[in-house]
Amino acid sequence: MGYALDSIDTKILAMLQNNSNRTTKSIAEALGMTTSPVFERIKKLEKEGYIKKYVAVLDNKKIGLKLTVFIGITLQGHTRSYLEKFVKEINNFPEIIECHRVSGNFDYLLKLVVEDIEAYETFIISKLTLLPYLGNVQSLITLSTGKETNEIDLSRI
Amino acid sequence: MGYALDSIDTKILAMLQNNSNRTTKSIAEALGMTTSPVFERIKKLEKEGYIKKYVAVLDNKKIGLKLTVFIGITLQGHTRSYLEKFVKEINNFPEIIECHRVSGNFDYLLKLVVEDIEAYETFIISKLTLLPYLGNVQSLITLSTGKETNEIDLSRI
DNA sequence: AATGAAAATTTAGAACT
DNA sequence: AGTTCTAAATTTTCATT
Repeated sequence: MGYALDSIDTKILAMLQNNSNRTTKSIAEALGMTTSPVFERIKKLEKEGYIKKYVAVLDNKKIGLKLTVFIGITLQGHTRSYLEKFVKEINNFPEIIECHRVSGNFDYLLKLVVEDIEAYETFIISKLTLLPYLGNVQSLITLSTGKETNEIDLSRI
Repeated sequence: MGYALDSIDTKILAMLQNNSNRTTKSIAEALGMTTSPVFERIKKLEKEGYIKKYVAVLDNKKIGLKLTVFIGITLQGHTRSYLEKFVKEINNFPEIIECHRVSGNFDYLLKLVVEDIEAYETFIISKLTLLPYLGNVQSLITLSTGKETNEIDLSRI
């Protein structure tokens, strides 16, 4: 990998993962360091790809996208070219925010975010079911969400 | 709601969702505005809760967490107090990054991120299966991920 | 609500230990 | 790797329109 994380790097990642607008100065103070080395470490973590990007997390419900649905899918064909095509098609649907190839009772697990149950129905009918080789499709409609984060507990690494 | 988004707000959200380190100045230029009103709009979007937080997105694999697993769970009891207790327990497990109550073939869908298949096995045996009233547990192990984002296509709102 | 300018703060980098 | 110091850039506030 060319670069191993030490405990300072890990602490910096933990802080930025929780609040990326925190200033380098504030992070440095929390670590008992000056800003320059902290700044350089952050740049290194970005350059090496430990930090992929910085994003604003929006409140989907406030924006009008009130429904999250997970969809388990099995395909009838499993040729490599078809799987690739399937993933490509799925990527073009703006409703889909995650697409995982999985082992278990499905081939793929999708996560999508839409306005409401009607928009979900429209997606299924006018987009998803038009894909060829589709086998079983099983939807899990989110009723409520107890936890939903991207933040990894770094104390365990 | 007290505050309706106009097209400028939506564009600002779209930009910050993609890169929250983009400067107010750069956003203002893209919109043909000066920094002040853009700055004030961003503060308003934060205050009103449209923007929940700003985070660094890490590369889980590089950090050593190479496995993502989805777990569908049914419970044997469904009293309100038990459901609440279940969610509370689940929230204490650092491996779990998402916990959704769903309708369909499961009661809950969990998403967890762990080091490897061994850590997953350990989680199941020494944490998950110790919870009472657990019914069916079905794991979907991620083989590869075609798409995984938090970014919502705002052109449709 | 937006403009333009000033003040406060942060970033980014050079020189040095 | 870290510290200190400094210049440049950005953020933030505010008087004005």
